[in-house]
Order: sequence, then structure tokens, then C-alpha cells
Amino acid sequence: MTIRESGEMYLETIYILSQKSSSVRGIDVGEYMGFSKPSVSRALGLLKKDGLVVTDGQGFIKLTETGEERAQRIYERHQLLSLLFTNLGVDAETAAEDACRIEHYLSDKTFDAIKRHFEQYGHRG
Amino acid sequence: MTIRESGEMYLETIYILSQKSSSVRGIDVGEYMGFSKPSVSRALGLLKKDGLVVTDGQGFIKLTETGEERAQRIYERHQLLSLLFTNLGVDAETAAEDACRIEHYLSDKTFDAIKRHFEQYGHRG
DNA sequence: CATTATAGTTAGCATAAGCTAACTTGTCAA
DNA sequence: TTGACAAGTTAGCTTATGCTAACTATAATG
Repeated sequence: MTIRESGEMYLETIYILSQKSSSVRGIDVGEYMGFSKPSVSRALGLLKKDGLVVTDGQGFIKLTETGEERAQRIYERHQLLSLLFTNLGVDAETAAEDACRIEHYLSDKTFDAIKRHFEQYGHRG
Repeated sequence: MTIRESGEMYLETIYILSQKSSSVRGIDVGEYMGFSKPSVSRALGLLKKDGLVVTDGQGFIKLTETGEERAQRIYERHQLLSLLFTNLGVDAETAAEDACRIEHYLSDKTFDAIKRHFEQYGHRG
């Protein structure tokens, strides 16, 4: 099974929380996303089964190498889309919200094109 | 119930097919989208219940005013996103594919910002 | 008129992903 | 040691949305 939008959101959340604290638990993920413990529990189970996260003996969640790559990929899309939108004059909050929904659906090609655009012409973001 | 990505795709398809032919049937929608007859049947039922489409005695599908507005809104997003991406150097096919997935998640604010951008600076699309 | 093809519907299955209720487990303090 | 709280899991519900199989209804054809 390949993960989808939902799985990517969990992955991204773990990635973001891992940058603030080295001890991320399911409860933290649920709080951040506004989801219940059972929802998080199942989602983490699927991510584990897919080899994207692992938990240590204390229940702390870590991304595997693949999981980290995948999370980073999504996070980069998020950042780039936010940048693109704010550069077009969208307020930061709206840009972030849109980016959050869209990040899952942006192809590599289009992502690269946007990236090249900023590298070429610079930006104010 | 408010329609979602799936419902929007049906609506947009009906809109597109209606521009080519004035007699759009469920079977046409299914063929265009690659979905089965029962899937289309149910989806149309929901769209009818939401007052977005109607069928005449012969089973031909028409968008209501609200349905047309909604379809147009999505279609505009599709066109604008395609334009944005091709302007960034993405090939037309990829741009269209990305636009098709993303069109459902673009806020009014960001849509307007992109539109203003093209009005201001022109484009080659 | 009977057969066949086309279109649509109904019934029911599957998966994804949210939820609540209730259980388990582990830690910590009285 | 016991009682309580916190974290996680299990069971089972719900909705959305795809599917197939099988039925119905209509229209066209021999």
C-alpha cells in the first residue's frame, strides 16, 4: 500500500514536531492535527507497516530514512507553494492553508519548475 | 451535504461535455472519467439531491444555475492553474494533470491573486 | 412480435479515514 | 500498595467513493 494525503499529513506532522523536540509521541501528533488517539494509532500503524516510521521502547516516534525523505519532500512542496502564493500577493495564512492542501498533488515536474523559477528570478519570500 | 473533490470532478465533466454536445448522458460522463455506470448513477443522484444537476425525461443531464456556477468555478481554476504551470515551463500535459488534482483545493484568495498576476503582467499562454 | 443492445438502477462489497467507547499499561504519589 | 491519570490499543460505527453482478426499461432490428 502506498500512502496518500492522510498518511502524508501524519508524516509531515511528525517531521515538523521532530524538529522542535526529539521526543515525539502519538498524543503530540494527535494534538497538533486535531485528531483522536485511535486515529493516530491506526495511522502510525500503517506508516510503520510501510516502513516510514518506527517507535522505540518508550513509544517515541522516529521517521525512518525513507520516511524522512518522504516527509521532507512534502514539506518542501509546502514551503515552495507558500512562497509562490505569498509572492503573488496572498497573505501568509491563506498561502499556508492552500499549500497544505495542495502539497500532496504537485508533481515533481511542476515542483521543479517552480523551484527553477525562484532560482532564476529570485524572490522576496 | 456539500460536494467534494469527487462531486466537483463529475460537475466539471458534465460542464465540459455540455460544451461539446447538448445531450449529455450518464454513460458519456462515465466514459470520459473512466468510471462505471453505477458510480456515475450514484454520483448524479447526489448532485441532483444537492440541486446541482437535473435530468429531463430522456435522461439527458443539465447543470442547474448553481451547478453551472460551481462547475465554471472549478473549470476556471483548472485553466488558470494550467496557465500558471505552463508559464513556469511545465509541459502542457503535466500542467493539465496537476491542475486537475489541485483545482479543488485552491482558495478564492489565491485564485484571485494568480488572476491578478496575469492581468498585471500578461502571459504567453 | 421477439430478440438484442443500450442505459440506468439496485444491492452489496471494498478501502480509506475519521470518530467514540472501552480496555490496557505504565508511572507516580498518597 | 493502591488509586488515578496519561498514553496507547481494540472494537466497531460512519461516510465517501470506487467496484461488480444482476436487474429493469427502453429502443432498435430481424
